[in-house]
Amino acid sequence: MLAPLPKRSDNFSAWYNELVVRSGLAENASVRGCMIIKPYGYAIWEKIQAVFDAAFKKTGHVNAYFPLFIPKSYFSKEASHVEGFAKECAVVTHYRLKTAEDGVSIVVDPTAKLTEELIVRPTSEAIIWSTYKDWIQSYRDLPMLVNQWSNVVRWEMRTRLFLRSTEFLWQEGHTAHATQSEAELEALQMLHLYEDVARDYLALPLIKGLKSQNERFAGAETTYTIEALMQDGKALQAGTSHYLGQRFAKAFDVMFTNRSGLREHVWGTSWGITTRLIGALVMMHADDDGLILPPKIAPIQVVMIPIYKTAIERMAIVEQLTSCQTELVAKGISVKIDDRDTYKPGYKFADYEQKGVPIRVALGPNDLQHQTIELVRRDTKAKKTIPIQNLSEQVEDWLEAIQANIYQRALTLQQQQTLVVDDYATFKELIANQGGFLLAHWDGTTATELKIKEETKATIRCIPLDGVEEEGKCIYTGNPSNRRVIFAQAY
RNA sequence: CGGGGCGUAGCGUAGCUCGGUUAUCGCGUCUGCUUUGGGAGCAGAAGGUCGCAGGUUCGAAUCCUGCCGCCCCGACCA
Repeated sequence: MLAPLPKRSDNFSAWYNELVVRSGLAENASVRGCMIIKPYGYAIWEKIQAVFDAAFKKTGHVNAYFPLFIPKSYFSKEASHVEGFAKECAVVTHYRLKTAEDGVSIVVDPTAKLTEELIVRPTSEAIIWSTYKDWIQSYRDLPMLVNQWSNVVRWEMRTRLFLRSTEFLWQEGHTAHATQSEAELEALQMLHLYEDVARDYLALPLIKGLKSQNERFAGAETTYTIEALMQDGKALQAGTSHYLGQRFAKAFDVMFTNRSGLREHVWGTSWGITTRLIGALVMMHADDDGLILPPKIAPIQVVMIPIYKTAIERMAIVEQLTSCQTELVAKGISVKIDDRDTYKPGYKFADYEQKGVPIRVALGPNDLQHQTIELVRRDTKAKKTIPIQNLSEQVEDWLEAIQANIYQRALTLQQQQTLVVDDYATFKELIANQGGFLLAHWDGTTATELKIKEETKATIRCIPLDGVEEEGKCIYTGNPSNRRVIFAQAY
């Protein structure tokens, strides 16, 4: 008998850590700060990749792959970019090992020192823009709409599975445009695309907004973000889109000849989502019994569990389930039959609940006799026994209902935890005791933002795009402000 | 890098203060039987360089020295 998970209300972070491991998403690697994404977790990532990749293709983007290593000299061309990442870069200094004098251990060969050190990419702007210099000559080469799916390394101090690890997987889009407005529109288009896909497939309600200057990506003119609010009241940045202006074009000398024959620097964007989204799925939807996956990205949408006493019963029941499976698969539904004889049904029920499979189907001797079948919804735990012939109709109906319900549930929670605050005492109290998105006036200065962060650990998550103009006074300084921003403690 | 803690079987641990037969217990694993509609029961078995190196001692998981690794708190961050 396995011990139950820690409860969210007792210890949210212990609940998260244990759930991620026990549901088979990932585990800590023996390499400090790195994670092993296990098959079930990776299957979710593949689904996420598939839906985003399709959306990128639809908007005209194409995939490519750039090197993991970036020569130090490339990296240092854009000053603020360097400053932003310098503290967390892994550096390759040598290219050979040799056997040590003891004849057993392996040491770095000091004679094999690289003449130019290589940075393991924390992001690829440097290598990509140095390439764009060669690819872009004329307005006919624009826009350049390239994406890559890759891994990056950022030497973090404190790590957590999916939320912050030394190495993580992501997608980074890098585009170049002939005009400023086209680049600005591209950054916004991708932000909207992120929100649409996250909402429609991952069932994540998100707030779109602008990052403050302080929270902006190093090297960007403007950083947009999609911010999610987790069940414990802390915010999670779920994706970003940057308008880069001509900063990288100037740093890497990327120019094109326009229709009038004049040479100009191009305008750029970059945008990304990461394996952190899997962490968001967990912290947004899961409950004390385990994961709850949105049907549209669940690797297994329906799990079927046979219940039997004898080998003869087992054969008949599995046969019936296999025919049900065939019927569902024909409708594009992913179905797993777990007919392992080494685990009992009760164990399997608990296990697939923990894994967040949207619908569980059970078939036993009684069902078989009456030609009925039992279904259980993961999100509501609702149980229903229906005639077998109605199975696919019921499953399709429920998959849709579950997708809608968990989005609605997450949205309601976000709305309940989004509060308008006008005085600093209340602000501090709310942040300390319940978290949430706090809509407050801010005087627009980095100094104020930093003071608030220091005193409350809350940061400006974003300046919401759909916010309204509204005269008010900064919650900290009392200075005039014309719109509310979102404060929260963040992951 | 500053402050605190911990290294004993795949995982979690007792023992260490006060040295003494074969290193404790639980989970997991394996075998057999009974079970199977909500995380099975019983019986048996396998599994250990007690983080590493040195020292003290008749004798070290336990005491001493050095080293290594990891975890927690702080600065950084998708």
